[in-house]
Amino acid sequence: NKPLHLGHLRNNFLGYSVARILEAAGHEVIKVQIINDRGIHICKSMVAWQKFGNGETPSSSGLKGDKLVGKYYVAFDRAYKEEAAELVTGGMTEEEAKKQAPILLEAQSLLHRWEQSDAEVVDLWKTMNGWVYDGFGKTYTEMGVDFDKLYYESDTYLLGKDQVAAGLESGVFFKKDDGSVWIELSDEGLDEKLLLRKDGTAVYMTQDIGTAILRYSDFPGLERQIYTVGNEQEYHFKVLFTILKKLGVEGAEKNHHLSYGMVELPEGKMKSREGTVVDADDLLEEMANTAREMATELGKIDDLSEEEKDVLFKQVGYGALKYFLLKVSPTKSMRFDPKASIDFIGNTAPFIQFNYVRAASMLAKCEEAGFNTSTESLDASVWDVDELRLIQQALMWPATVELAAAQYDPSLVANHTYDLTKAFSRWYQDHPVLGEENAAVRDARIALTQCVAHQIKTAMGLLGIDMPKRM
RNA sequence: GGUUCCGUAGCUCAACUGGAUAGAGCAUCUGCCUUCUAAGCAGACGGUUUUGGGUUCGAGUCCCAACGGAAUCACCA
Repeated sequence: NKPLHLGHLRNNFLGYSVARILEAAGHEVIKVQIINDRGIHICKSMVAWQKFGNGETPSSSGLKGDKLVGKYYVAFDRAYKEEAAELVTGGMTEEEAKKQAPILLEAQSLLHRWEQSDAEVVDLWKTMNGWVYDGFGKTYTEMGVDFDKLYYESDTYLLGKDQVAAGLESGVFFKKDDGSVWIELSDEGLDEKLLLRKDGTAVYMTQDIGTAILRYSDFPGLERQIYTVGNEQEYHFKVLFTILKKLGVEGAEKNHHLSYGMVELPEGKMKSREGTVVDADDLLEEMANTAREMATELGKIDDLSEEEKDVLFKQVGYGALKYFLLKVSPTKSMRFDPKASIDFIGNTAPFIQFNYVRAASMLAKCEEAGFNTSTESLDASVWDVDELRLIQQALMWPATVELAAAQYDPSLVANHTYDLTKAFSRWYQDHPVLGEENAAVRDARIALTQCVAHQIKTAMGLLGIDMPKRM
Protein backbone atom coordinates (compact mmCIF):
# COMPACT_ATOMS: atom_id res chain seq x y z
CA ASN A 1 0.00 0.00 0.00
CA LYS A 2 3.00 2.23 -0.30
CA PRO A 3 3.70 3.69 -3.72
CA LEU A 4 6.38 1.95 -5.77
CA HIS A 5 9.87 3.37 -5.55
CA LEU A 6 13.33 2.80 -6.93
CA GLY A 7 13.84 -0.33 -4.85
CA HIS A 8 10.75 -1.88 -6.41
CA LEU A 9 12.12 -1.07 -9.84
CA ARG A 10 15.30 -2.98 -9.10
CA ASN A 11 13.23 -5.84 -7.75
CA ASN A 12 10.91 -6.07 -10.74
CA PHE A 13 13.52 -5.56 -13.42
CA LEU A 14 15.71 -8.15 -11.76
CA GLY A 15 12.96 -10.73 -11.39
CA TYR A 16 11.73 -10.19 -14.92
CA SER A 17 15.22 -10.41 -16.39
CA VAL A 18 16.16 -13.54 -14.48
CA ALA A 19 12.97 -15.16 -15.78
CA ARG A 20 13.88 -14.28 -19.36
CA ILE A 21 17.43 -15.55 -18.89
CA LEU A 22 16.24 -18.83 -17.42
CA GLU A 23 13.92 -19.25 -20.40
CA ALA A 24 16.80 -18.55 -22.76
CA ALA A 25 18.76 -21.26 -20.98
CA GLY A 26 15.98 -23.71 -21.71
CA HIS A 27 13.95 -23.67 -18.52
CA GLU A 28 10.23 -23.23 -18.31
CA VAL A 29 9.45 -20.29 -16.07
CA ILE A 30 6.26 -19.27 -14.34
CA LYS A 31 6.31 -15.69 -13.09
CA VAL A 32 4.18 -15.15 -10.04
CA GLN A 33 3.69 -12.14 -7.86
CA ILE A 34 2.56 -12.24 -4.27
CA ILE A 35 0.35 -9.32 -3.47
CA ASN A 36 0.35 -8.30 0.10
CA ASP A 37 -3.20 -7.08 0.42
CA ARG A 38 -3.67 -8.16 4.01
CA GLY A 39 -2.24 -7.11 7.28
CA ILE A 40 -2.01 -4.31 9.73
CA HIS A 41 -0.44 -1.93 7.20
CA ILE A 42 -3.59 -1.89 5.06
CA CYS A 43 -5.66 -1.29 8.17
CA LYS A 44 -3.49 1.69 9.03
CA SER A 45 -4.32 3.35 5.72
CA MET A 46 -7.97 2.47 6.21
CA VAL A 47 -8.17 4.05 9.66
CA ALA A 48 -6.47 7.21 8.50
CA TRP A 49 -8.74 7.45 5.47
CA GLN A 50 -11.81 7.07 7.68
CA LYS A 51 -10.60 9.75 10.05
CA PHE A 52 -9.09 12.29 7.68
CA GLY A 53 -10.23 11.30 4.20
CA ASN A 54 -13.58 13.07 3.86
CA GLY A 55 -14.50 10.53 1.23
CA GLU A 56 -11.61 11.36 -1.04
CA THR A 57 -11.17 9.01 -4.03
CA PRO A 58 -8.68 8.77 -6.89
CA SER A 59 -11.15 10.37 -9.27
CA SER A 60 -12.14 13.16 -6.86
CA SER A 61 -8.52 14.00 -6.09
CA GLY A 62 -6.93 13.19 -9.42
CA LEU A 63 -4.34 11.14 -7.56
CA LYS A 64 -3.12 7.76 -8.78
CA GLY A 65 -4.76 5.13 -6.56
CA ASP A 66 -1.63 3.81 -4.91
CA LYS A 67 -0.49 7.37 -4.25
CA LEU A 68 -3.77 8.18 -2.54
CA VAL A 69 -3.64 5.16 -0.26
CA GLY A 70 0.04 5.83 0.42
CA LYS A 71 -0.86 9.34 1.46
CA TYR A 72 -3.11 7.98 4.20
CA TYR A 73 -0.46 5.54 5.32
CA VAL A 74 1.76 8.53 5.94
CA ALA A 75 -1.11 10.34 7.64
CA PHE A 76 -1.56 7.39 9.96
CA ASP A 77 2.07 7.39 10.89
CA ARG A 78 2.00 11.09 11.70
CA ALA A 79 -1.09 10.80 13.90
CA TYR A 80 0.30 7.71 15.57
CA LYS A 81 3.51 9.48 16.53
CA GLU A 82 1.61 12.48 17.86
CA GLU A 83 -0.62 10.31 20.00
CA ALA A 84 2.28 8.32 21.35
CA ALA A 85 4.14 11.51 22.19
CA GLU A 86 1.09 12.82 24.08
CA LEU A 87 0.87 9.63 26.11
CA VAL A 88 4.54 9.94 27.01
CA THR A 89 3.91 13.49 28.18
CA GLY A 90 1.07 12.08 30.26
CA GLY A 91 3.56 9.92 32.10
CA MET A 92 3.57 6.69 30.11
CA THR A 93 6.79 4.97 29.08
CA GLU A 94 7.65 5.27 25.41
CA GLU A 95 7.41 1.54 24.87
CA GLU A 96 3.97 1.41 26.47
CA ALA A 97 2.79 4.50 24.59
CA LYS A 98 3.69 2.89 21.27
CA LYS A 99 1.41 0.00 22.14
CA GLN A 100 -1.46 2.05 23.58
CA ALA A 101 -1.85 4.86 21.03
CA PRO A 102 -5.60 4.91 20.25
CA ILE A 103 -5.18 5.04 16.50
CA LEU A 104 -3.02 1.92 16.57
CA LEU A 105 -5.62 0.13 18.64
CA GLU A 106 -8.19 1.13 16.04
CA ALA A 107 -6.06 -0.33 13.27
CA GLN A 108 -5.64 -3.55 15.21
CA SER A 109 -9.36 -3.69 15.79
CA LEU A 110 -9.95 -3.24 12.06
CA LEU A 111 -7.60 -6.12 11.29
CA HIS A 112 -9.43 -8.28 13.78
CA ARG A 113 -12.83 -7.35 12.30
CA TRP A 114 -11.45 -7.98 8.82
CA GLU A 115 -10.41 -11.49 9.81
CA GLN A 116 -13.95 -11.95 11.18
CA SER A 117 -15.26 -10.97 7.71
CA ASP A 118 -17.02 -7.88 9.03
CA ALA A 119 -18.92 -6.60 5.98
CA GLU A 120 -18.25 -2.92 6.48
CA VAL A 121 -14.53 -3.42 6.98
CA VAL A 122 -14.26 -5.82 4.06
CA ASP A 123 -16.03 -3.32 1.79
CA LEU A 124 -13.65 -0.51 2.62
CA TRP A 125 -10.74 -2.89 2.24
CA LYS A 126 -11.91 -3.94 -1.20
CA THR A 127 -12.36 -0.35 -2.29
CA MET A 128 -8.98 0.84 -1.14
CA ASN A 129 -7.18 -2.24 -2.45
CA GLY A 130 -8.84 -1.63 -5.79
CA TRP A 131 -7.32 1.81 -5.88
CA VAL A 132 -3.88 0.40 -5.13
CA TYR A 133 -4.05 -2.31 -7.81
CA ASP A 134 -5.22 0.19 -10.34
CA GLY A 135 -2.27 2.44 -9.59
CA PHE A 136 0.27 -0.39 -9.53
CA GLY A 137 -1.11 -1.77 -12.77
CA LYS A 138 -0.30 1.44 -14.57
CA THR A 139 3.25 1.42 -13.27
CA TYR A 140 3.78 -2.25 -14.16
CA THR A 141 2.63 -1.56 -17.69
CA GLU A 142 5.17 1.23 -17.96
CA MET A 143 7.90 -1.01 -16.54
CA GLY A 144 7.13 -3.71 -19.09
CA VAL A 145 6.79 -6.30 -16.34
CA ASP A 146 4.02 -8.88 -16.27
CA PHE A 147 3.09 -12.01 -14.36
CA ASP A 148 1.54 -15.36 -15.20
CA LYS A 149 -0.27 -15.61 -11.92
CA LEU A 150 -1.00 -13.39 -8.96
CA TYR A 151 -1.33 -14.60 -5.41
CA TYR A 152 -3.22 -12.53 -2.88
CA GLU A 153 -2.24 -13.01 0.69
CA SER A 154 -5.82 -12.43 1.68
CA ASP A 155 -6.43 -15.79 -0.02
CA THR A 156 -3.47 -17.61 1.45
CA TYR A 157 -3.24 -16.56 5.08
CA LEU A 158 -6.01 -18.97 6.10
CA LEU A 159 -4.05 -21.81 4.56
CA GLY A 160 -1.11 -20.58 6.59
CA LYS A 161 -3.18 -20.63 9.73
CA ASP A 162 -4.22 -24.21 8.97
CA GLN A 163 -0.58 -25.14 8.68
CA VAL A 164 0.14 -23.49 11.99
CA ALA A 165 -2.66 -25.49 13.59
CA ALA A 166 -1.28 -28.69 12.09
CA GLY A 167 2.23 -27.81 13.19
CA LEU A 168 0.96 -27.12 16.68
CA GLU A 169 -0.64 -30.56 16.70
CA SER A 170 2.54 -32.28 15.57
CA GLY A 171 4.69 -30.38 18.03
CA VAL A 172 6.69 -28.35 15.51
CA PHE A 173 5.22 -25.18 17.06
CA PHE A 174 4.28 -24.34 20.61
CA LYS A 175 1.79 -22.04 22.29
CA LYS A 176 2.67 -19.51 24.95
CA ASP A 177 0.50 -18.71 27.97
CA ASP A 178 -1.01 -15.65 26.29
CA GLY A 179 -2.16 -17.80 23.37
CA SER A 180 0.43 -16.70 20.79
CA VAL A 181 2.05 -19.41 18.69
CA TRP A 182 5.81 -19.69 18.15
CA ILE A 183 8.54 -21.87 16.74
CA GLU A 184 11.80 -22.43 18.53
CA LEU A 185 14.73 -22.18 16.14
CA SER A 186 17.56 -21.40 18.52
CA ASP A 187 19.36 -24.57 17.48
CA GLU A 188 19.55 -23.19 13.95
CA GLY A 189 20.73 -19.85 15.29
CA LEU A 190 17.46 -18.24 14.29
CA ASP A 191 15.86 -17.61 17.67
CA GLU A 192 12.14 -17.83 18.46
CA LYS A 193 9.74 -16.73 15.78
CA LEU A 194 6.10 -15.69 16.09
CA LEU A 195 3.51 -17.38 13.89
CA LEU A 196 0.20 -16.24 15.33
CA ARG A 197 -0.51 -13.24 17.53
CA LYS A 198 -2.19 -13.71 20.87
CA ASP A 199 -5.43 -12.41 19.34
CA GLY A 200 -5.15 -15.20 16.79
CA THR A 201 -4.44 -13.02 13.76
CA ALA A 202 -1.83 -14.03 11.21
CA VAL A 203 1.52 -12.34 10.68
CA TYR A 204 3.73 -12.01 7.59
CA MET A 205 5.31 -15.42 8.23
CA THR A 206 1.93 -17.13 8.52
CA GLN A 207 0.90 -15.83 5.11
CA ASP A 208 4.14 -16.82 3.50
CA ILE A 209 3.81 -20.39 4.73
CA GLY A 210 0.37 -20.53 3.17
CA THR A 211 1.50 -19.00 -0.10
CA ALA A 212 4.46 -21.33 -0.40
CA ILE A 213 2.33 -24.41 0.12
CA LEU A 214 -0.31 -23.22 -2.30
CA ARG A 215 2.31 -22.76 -4.98
CA TYR A 216 3.69 -26.25 -4.48
CA SER A 217 0.24 -27.67 -5.03
CA ASP A 218 -0.58 -25.34 -7.95
CA PHE A 219 2.61 -26.26 -9.78
CA PRO A 220 3.62 -29.81 -8.93
CA GLY A 221 7.06 -30.87 -10.05
CA LEU A 222 8.67 -27.46 -9.66
CA GLU A 223 12.38 -27.75 -10.13
CA ARG A 224 13.03 -24.63 -8.11
CA GLN A 225 11.12 -21.82 -6.49
CA ILE A 226 12.94 -18.50 -6.59
CA TYR A 227 11.93 -15.59 -4.38
CA THR A 228 13.23 -12.26 -5.65
CA VAL A 229 13.28 -10.20 -2.48
CA GLY A 230 15.69 -7.66 -1.02
CA ASN A 231 18.49 -8.74 1.28
CA GLU A 232 16.84 -6.99 4.19
CA GLN A 233 14.61 -10.04 4.36
CA GLU A 234 17.30 -12.69 4.40
CA TYR A 235 16.49 -13.61 7.95
CA HIS A 236 12.81 -13.94 7.14
CA PHE A 237 13.45 -16.36 4.30
CA LYS A 238 15.91 -18.43 6.25
CA VAL A 239 13.22 -18.86 8.87
CA LEU A 240 10.51 -19.53 6.30
CA PHE A 241 12.50 -22.19 4.49
CA THR A 242 13.46 -23.82 7.78
CA ILE A 243 9.84 -23.92 8.92
CA LEU A 244 8.71 -25.45 5.63
CA LYS A 245 11.30 -28.18 6.01
CA LYS A 246 10.29 -28.85 9.59
CA LEU A 247 6.67 -29.10 8.53
CA GLY A 248 7.78 -31.70 6.04
CA VAL A 249 6.30 -29.80 3.12
CA GLU A 250 7.08 -31.43 -0.19
CA GLY A 251 9.45 -29.28 -2.24
CA ALA A 252 10.69 -27.33 0.76
CA GLU A 253 14.27 -28.11 -0.26
CA LYS A 254 13.83 -26.37 -3.59
CA ASN A 255 13.41 -22.83 -2.35
CA HIS A 256 15.89 -20.15 -3.18
CA HIS A 257 16.00 -16.58 -2.01
CA LEU A 258 17.36 -14.40 -4.80
CA SER A 259 18.56 -11.67 -2.53
CA TYR A 260 19.52 -8.33 -3.96
CA GLY A 261 21.13 -5.29 -2.40
CA MET A 262 19.45 -2.08 -1.45
CA VAL A 263 19.53 1.03 -3.59
CA GLU A 264 21.05 3.86 -1.61
CA LEU A 265 20.77 7.55 -2.24
CA PRO A 266 23.67 9.96 -1.70
CA GLU A 267 22.12 11.08 1.56
CA GLY A 268 21.75 7.48 2.74
CA LYS A 269 19.11 4.85 2.36
CA MET A 270 15.60 5.53 1.25
CA LYS A 271 13.02 6.02 3.95
CA SER A 272 9.39 6.38 2.97
CA ARG A 273 8.50 8.07 6.23
CA GLU A 274 11.06 10.78 5.75
CA GLY A 275 10.15 11.30 2.15
CA THR A 276 13.63 10.40 0.93
CA VAL A 277 12.38 7.96 -1.68
CA VAL A 278 12.69 8.11 -5.42
CA ASP A 279 9.17 7.52 -6.68
CA ALA A 280 8.95 4.98 -9.51
CA ASP A 281 6.43 6.91 -11.61
CA ASP A 282 8.33 10.17 -11.26
CA LEU A 283 11.61 8.53 -12.16
CA LEU A 284 10.21 6.78 -15.24
CA GLU A 285 8.72 10.03 -16.45
CA GLU A 286 11.96 11.85 -15.83
CA MET A 287 13.90 9.25 -17.80
CA ALA A 288 11.66 9.63 -20.84
CA ASN A 289 11.92 13.41 -20.57
CA THR A 290 15.70 13.28 -20.45
CA ALA A 291 15.68 11.10 -23.57
CA ARG A 292 13.43 13.67 -25.22
CA GLU A 293 15.73 16.56 -24.39
CA MET A 294 18.74 14.69 -25.64
CA ALA A 295 17.10 13.69 -28.90
CA THR A 296 15.71 17.15 -29.51
CA GLU A 297 19.14 18.62 -29.06
CA LEU A 298 20.70 16.17 -31.51
CA GLY A 299 17.84 16.70 -33.95
CA LYS A 300 18.17 13.39 -35.78
CA ILE A 301 14.60 12.24 -35.44
CA ASP A 302 12.67 15.40 -36.15
CA ASP A 303 10.69 13.73 -38.94
CA LEU A 304 9.16 11.09 -36.66
CA SER A 305 5.55 11.40 -35.58
CA GLU A 306 4.75 12.33 -31.98
CA GLU A 307 3.58 8.77 -31.33
CA GLU A 308 6.80 7.32 -32.70
CA LYS A 309 8.81 9.75 -30.62
CA ASP A 310 6.98 8.82 -27.43
CA VAL A 311 7.73 5.16 -28.02
CA LEU A 312 11.37 5.98 -28.73
CA PHE A 313 11.85 8.15 -25.64
CA LYS A 314 10.50 5.40 -23.45
CA GLN A 315 12.71 2.80 -25.13
CA VAL A 316 15.77 4.93 -24.57
CA GLY A 317 14.90 6.45 -21.18
CA TYR A 318 13.49 3.33 -19.57
CA GLY A 319 16.25 1.29 -21.20
CA ALA A 320 18.86 3.50 -19.56
CA LEU A 321 17.20 2.99 -16.20
CA LYS A 322 16.82 -0.77 -16.54
CA TYR A 323 20.39 -1.16 -17.70
CA PHE A 324 21.66 1.02 -14.88
CA LEU A 325 19.91 -1.16 -12.33
CA LEU A 326 20.77 -4.49 -13.95
CA LYS A 327 24.42 -4.02 -14.84
CA VAL A 328 25.43 -4.28 -11.19
CA SER A 329 25.63 -7.71 -9.56
CA PRO A 330 22.32 -8.33 -7.79
CA THR A 331 23.90 -9.09 -4.44
CA LYS A 332 25.59 -5.72 -4.28
CA SER A 333 23.92 -2.71 -2.85
CA MET A 334 24.23 0.22 -5.19
CA ARG A 335 24.33 3.95 -4.99
CA PHE A 336 21.93 6.10 -6.94
CA ASP A 337 22.40 9.79 -7.39
CA PRO A 338 19.21 11.19 -8.96
CA LYS A 339 21.09 14.05 -10.54
CA ALA A 340 24.17 12.30 -11.84
CA SER A 341 23.65 8.54 -11.87
CA ILE A 342 21.86 7.89 -15.07
CA ASP A 343 23.86 8.64 -18.13
CA PHE A 344 23.06 8.17 -21.78
CA ILE A 345 26.68 7.84 -22.84
CA GLY A 346 29.37 5.33 -21.91
CA ASN A 347 28.41 1.96 -20.47
CA THR A 348 24.68 2.49 -20.88
CA ALA A 349 21.68 1.15 -22.73
CA PRO A 350 21.51 4.19 -25.07
CA PHE A 351 25.09 3.50 -26.15
CA ILE A 352 24.15 -0.06 -27.00
CA GLN A 353 20.92 1.03 -28.66
CA PHE A 354 22.79 3.63 -30.66
CA ASN A 355 25.16 1.04 -32.07
CA TYR A 356 22.30 -1.28 -32.84
CA VAL A 357 20.62 1.55 -34.73
CA ARG A 358 23.80 2.26 -36.67
CA ALA A 359 24.08 -1.40 -37.61
CA ALA A 360 20.42 -1.64 -38.59
CA SER A 361 20.63 1.54 -40.64
CA MET A 362 23.70 0.32 -42.45
CA LEU A 363 22.13 -3.08 -43.14
CA ALA A 364 19.06 -1.37 -44.57
CA LYS A 365 21.30 0.53 -46.96
CA CYS A 366 23.02 -2.69 -48.00
CA GLU A 367 19.62 -4.13 -48.69
CA GLU A 368 18.72 -1.13 -50.85
CA ALA A 369 21.97 -1.37 -52.74
CA GLY A 370 21.13 -4.97 -53.56
CA PHE A 371 24.14 -6.50 -51.79
CA ASN A 372 24.19 -10.07 -50.70
CA THR A 373 22.91 -9.94 -47.11
CA SER A 374 22.71 -13.66 -46.55
CA THR A 375 24.80 -15.05 -43.73
CA GLU A 376 25.30 -18.32 -45.57
CA SER A 377 28.43 -19.52 -47.29
CA LEU A 378 30.62 -16.54 -46.76
CA ASP A 379 34.37 -16.46 -47.06
CA ALA A 380 35.74 -16.48 -43.53
CA SER A 381 39.35 -16.06 -44.60
CA VAL A 382 38.96 -12.32 -45.17
CA TRP A 383 38.58 -11.33 -41.53
CA ASP A 384 41.28 -9.30 -39.86
CA VAL A 385 42.36 -9.20 -36.23
CA ASP A 386 39.67 -6.74 -35.12
CA GLU A 387 37.00 -8.83 -36.73
CA LEU A 388 38.26 -12.03 -35.18
CA ARG A 389 38.25 -10.36 -31.80
CA LEU A 390 34.67 -9.25 -32.31
CA ILE A 391 33.69 -12.76 -33.34
CA GLN A 392 35.48 -14.20 -30.34
CA GLN A 393 33.44 -11.95 -28.06
CA ALA A 394 30.21 -12.94 -29.76
CA LEU A 395 31.03 -16.62 -29.38
CA MET A 396 31.06 -16.25 -25.61
CA TRP A 397 27.33 -15.57 -25.63
CA PRO A 398 26.04 -19.12 -25.03
CA ALA A 399 28.36 -19.60 -22.07
CA THR A 400 27.33 -16.21 -20.72
CA VAL A 401 23.65 -17.08 -20.83
CA GLU A 402 24.31 -20.38 -19.14
CA LEU A 403 26.31 -18.78 -16.35
CA ALA A 404 23.82 -15.95 -15.90
CA ALA A 405 21.02 -18.51 -15.61
CA ALA A 406 22.96 -20.63 -13.15
CA GLN A 407 23.72 -17.63 -10.97
CA TYR A 408 20.51 -15.67 -11.53
CA ASP A 409 22.66 -12.76 -12.58
CA PRO A 410 21.56 -10.40 -15.38
CA SER A 411 24.66 -8.26 -14.87
CA LEU A 412 26.64 -10.93 -16.72
CA VAL A 413 24.37 -10.46 -19.71
CA ALA A 414 24.64 -6.68 -19.46
CA ASN A 415 28.42 -6.72 -19.26
CA HIS A 416 28.77 -9.16 -22.13
CA THR A 417 26.52 -7.02 -24.29
CA TYR A 418 28.50 -3.92 -23.48
CA ASP A 419 31.80 -5.62 -24.34
CA LEU A 420 30.34 -6.85 -27.60
CA THR A 421 28.94 -3.45 -28.48
CA LYS A 422 32.17 -1.72 -27.56
CA ALA A 423 34.07 -4.06 -29.85
CA PHE A 424 31.56 -3.48 -32.61
CA SER A 425 31.71 0.28 -32.24
CA ARG A 426 35.47 0.21 -32.46
CA TRP A 427 35.35 -2.03 -35.51
CA TYR A 428 32.64 0.06 -37.16
CA GLN A 429 34.85 3.13 -37.01
CA ASP A 430 37.38 1.92 -39.55
CA HIS A 431 35.79 -1.00 -41.38
CA PRO A 432 33.55 0.45 -44.09
CA VAL A 433 30.93 -1.82 -45.56
CA LEU A 434 28.95 0.08 -48.17
CA GLY A 435 32.07 1.49 -49.77
CA GLU A 436 34.05 -1.73 -49.63
CA GLU A 437 35.00 -2.73 -53.17
CA ASN A 438 36.01 -6.33 -52.50
CA ALA A 439 32.68 -8.16 -52.57
CA ALA A 440 33.88 -11.07 -50.43
CA VAL A 441 35.09 -8.72 -47.72
CA ARG A 442 31.94 -6.66 -47.94
CA ASP A 443 29.64 -9.68 -47.67
CA ALA A 444 31.57 -11.03 -44.73
CA ARG A 445 31.24 -7.69 -42.96
CA ILE A 446 27.53 -7.56 -43.69
CA ALA A 447 27.12 -11.02 -42.20
CA LEU A 448 29.16 -10.08 -39.16
CA THR A 449 27.11 -6.94 -38.61
CA GLN A 450 23.92 -8.93 -38.85
CA CYS A 451 25.09 -11.45 -36.29
CA VAL A 452 26.24 -8.79 -33.86
CA ALA A 453 23.04 -6.78 -34.23
CA HIS A 454 20.98 -9.88 -33.70
CA GLN A 455 22.89 -10.84 -30.59
CA ILE A 456 22.63 -7.34 -29.14
CA LYS A 457 18.88 -7.34 -29.65
CA THR A 458 18.50 -10.79 -28.13
CA ALA A 459 20.69 -10.01 -25.15
CA MET A 460 19.03 -6.71 -24.38
CA GLY A 461 15.67 -8.43 -24.73
CA LEU A 462 16.68 -10.64 -21.82
CA LEU A 463 17.12 -7.47 -19.79
CA GLY A 464 13.71 -6.23 -20.87
CA ILE A 465 15.22 -3.48 -23.01
CA ASP A 466 13.86 -2.73 -26.48
CA MET A 467 15.95 -1.74 -29.48
CA PRO A 468 14.72 1.28 -31.43
CA LYS A 469 14.95 1.47 -35.22
CA ARG A 470 16.27 5.00 -35.18
CA MET A 471 17.54 7.40 -32.59
C1' G B 1 26.13 -7.69 21.54
C1' G B 2 24.70 -12.32 17.92
C1' U B 3 24.19 -13.50 12.67
C1' U B 4 24.89 -12.22 7.49
C1' C B 5 26.95 -9.20 3.62
C1' C B 6 30.43 -5.62 1.83
C1' G B 7 35.47 -2.65 1.35
C1' U B 8 39.09 -2.47 -6.10
C1' A B 9 41.17 4.70 -9.83
C1' G B 10 38.36 11.20 -7.24
C1' C B 11 33.01 8.82 -8.36
C1' U B 12 29.92 4.34 -10.24
C1' C B 13 31.15 -0.54 -11.33
C1' A B 14 34.11 -5.14 -13.95
C1' A B 15 37.67 -8.89 -13.36
C1' C B 16 35.62 -15.80 -17.22
C1' U B 17 34.91 -18.40 -9.82
C1' G B 18 42.78 -19.27 -7.61
C1' G B 19 46.25 -17.61 -13.11
C1' A B 20 50.21 -13.86 -16.93
C1' U B 21 50.90 -6.31 -17.23
C1' A B 22 43.79 -5.51 -12.10
C1' G B 23 39.86 -3.47 -16.72
C1' A B 24 35.45 -0.13 -18.34
C1' G B 25 32.35 4.25 -17.85
C1' C B 26 31.91 9.16 -15.52
C1' A B 27 34.94 13.43 -14.36
C1' U B 28 39.72 16.20 -16.28
C1' C B 29 43.01 17.08 -20.58
C1' U B 30 44.44 16.24 -26.24
C1' G B 31 43.12 14.85 -31.16
C1' C B 32 39.12 13.01 -35.08
C1' C B 33 32.66 14.72 -38.54
C1' U B 34 32.71 16.72 -47.47
C1' U B 35 33.04 9.00 -46.17
C1' C B 36 27.53 3.43 -43.61
C1' U B 37 23.93 8.01 -37.32
C1' A B 38 29.89 11.98 -33.30
C1' A B 39 24.31 9.24 -27.93
C1' G B 40 30.66 7.71 -31.61
C1' C B 41 36.28 6.70 -32.13
C1' A B 42 41.62 7.26 -30.73
C1' G B 43 44.94 8.90 -26.86
C1' A B 44 46.63 11.01 -21.91
C1' C B 45 45.88 11.14 -16.68
C1' G B 46 44.38 8.14 -12.68
C1' G B 47 45.82 1.69 -8.31
C1' U B 48 50.51 -0.51 -2.25
C1' U B 49 42.76 -3.98 -4.60
C1' U B 50 41.20 -0.71 3.62
C1' U B 51 45.35 -2.68 6.97
C1' G B 52 48.36 -6.81 9.03
C1' G B 53 49.37 -11.90 8.99
C1' G B 54 48.65 -16.94 6.69
C1' U B 55 47.74 -21.04 2.78
C1' U B 56 49.67 -21.65 -2.42
C1' C B 57 54.29 -22.38 -7.74
C1' G B 58 50.70 -18.22 -8.00
C1' A B 59 45.74 -14.28 -4.02
C1' G B 60 41.51 -8.57 -5.57
C1' U B 61 39.55 -13.76 -5.22
C1' C B 62 40.64 -18.80 -0.04
C1' C B 63 41.75 -18.69 5.84
C1' C B 64 42.61 -15.65 10.54
C1' A B 65 42.69 -10.84 12.89
C1' A B 66 42.01 -5.49 13.02
C1' C B 67 39.64 -1.14 11.10
C1' G B 68 35.48 0.99 8.34
C1' G B 69 30.36 0.51 6.34
C1' A B 70 25.43 -1.96 5.55
C1' A B 71 21.35 -5.30 6.69
C1' U B 72 18.90 -8.10 10.30
C1' C B 73 17.85 -10.07 15.22
C1' A B 74 9.36 -6.87 15.99
C1' C B 75 2.67 -9.55 18.45
C1' C B 76 5.78 -4.40 11.04
C1' A B 77 5.52 -6.27 6.15
